[in-house]
Amino acid sequence: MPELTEQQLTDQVDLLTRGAEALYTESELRHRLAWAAREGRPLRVKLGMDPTSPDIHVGHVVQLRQIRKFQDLGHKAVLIIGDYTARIGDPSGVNKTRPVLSGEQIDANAATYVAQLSRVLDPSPEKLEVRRNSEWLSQMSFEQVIRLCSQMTVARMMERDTFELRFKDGVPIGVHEFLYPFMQGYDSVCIHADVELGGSDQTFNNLVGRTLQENAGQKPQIVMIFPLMVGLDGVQKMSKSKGNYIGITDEPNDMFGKVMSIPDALMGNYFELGTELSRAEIAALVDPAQTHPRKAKAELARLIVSQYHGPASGAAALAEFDRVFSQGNVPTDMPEIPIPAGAIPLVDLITLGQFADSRGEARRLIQQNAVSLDDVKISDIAATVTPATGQILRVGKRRFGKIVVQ
RNA sequence: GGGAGUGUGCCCGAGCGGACAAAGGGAACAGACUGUAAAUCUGUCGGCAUUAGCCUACGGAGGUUCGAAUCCUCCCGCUCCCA
Repeated sequence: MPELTEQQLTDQVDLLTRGAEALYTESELRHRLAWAAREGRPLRVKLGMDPTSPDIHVGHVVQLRQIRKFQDLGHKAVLIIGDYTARIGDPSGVNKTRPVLSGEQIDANAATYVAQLSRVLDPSPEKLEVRRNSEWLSQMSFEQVIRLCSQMTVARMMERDTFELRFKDGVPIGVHEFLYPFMQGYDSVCIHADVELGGSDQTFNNLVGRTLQENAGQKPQIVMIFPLMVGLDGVQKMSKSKGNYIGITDEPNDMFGKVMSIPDALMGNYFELGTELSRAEIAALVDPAQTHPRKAKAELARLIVSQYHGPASGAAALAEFDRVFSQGNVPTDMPEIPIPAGAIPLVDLITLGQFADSRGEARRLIQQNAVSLDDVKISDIAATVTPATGQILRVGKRRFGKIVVQ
């Protein structure tokens, strides 16, 4: 890497920090970039992932996209699978002690991570390093842990509002949860992170990394904080545990439908964080005077689907959506329901198709006028039908199944 | 170690001997209305049963009672105060 001119440095800083909510600190980033270029040494950009559930959602992508920019400038992403950290459970979430994952599970999850991340990041070995924090954390002696803990005070810990709030509300806080920021920060020390990106809920943890690195005689990592994406419900942050997310491996039609179901007020946020459109383009789209909201949202959905599945899939999902929901046609693809030949009570047909967990629920659905077979509504809970292969069972607005007689 | 509380359905939370499958809210599902929006309105929301009804369930195990989520005993978990 050749030395950078002042202008190039400014451009890079600008590019890399676009969309960041906070930056600690800009001048450090500038100097670190210049130093990397001078020494011909790529920066190490840290990215931590919780291995307990393997879905990466579009909220993560806000940061991933920035990391990709680092990669494209010649730097290296370091993915840390927090297999050891996962034993504690993130204090920012609900208070639950998580199960210890087996080595195989972690391997499997790690593999899917890399596969999923490849949709955004450059997965080539010189650009992406994958580590587990059990590598170093499981080797630590108790004495080392004590020394680590001595670098922070209880008052400092209690600054985290997740702790403060829980304490005030009488929600239990395990002492071990205080170790969480240490583990995360110590990861930065062990991998010699130059930069760490995180969501705004990770600010504290990321800054602890700076403290620990400094105490260990390293240059503290530059911390870039990105806004969190709001979940589909329009209220809570997008997260795996809340189930209000769009996974980057979701099927195109699912993904499209999920985007369409968000409240209008959320479109701006999604355009900004979920797409690469410019501010001006977004402004035109979210202004109801210029663009009909429904059209704007469809465009948003198309863009998001295209990002992960390609433009053709984006267009196809749009067309399918119109077909099924605007025109009321049946979808092109739907799950098959294998059934035995002969007459069958309708309630059993519904449970076979897994549209209801119990026969009682199936009965209720029928009573609520939600069930139809080949477009014919059936509202008699005692109905018995003799379906043929190819007939279509529909439950509610969006659940369809094609009958296959065995 | 001493004391005071508390544990309810997916979540929050009321109930404190019968009228309790358990108020209310949230989530979810269905219907209406729509732009499959959101908001709103209506309904459903443990299981089996066509109804009657039966079974399972209020931290766990026993007990008192015709009858217990509600009272008693022990155990377990959690919170707070004092040490």
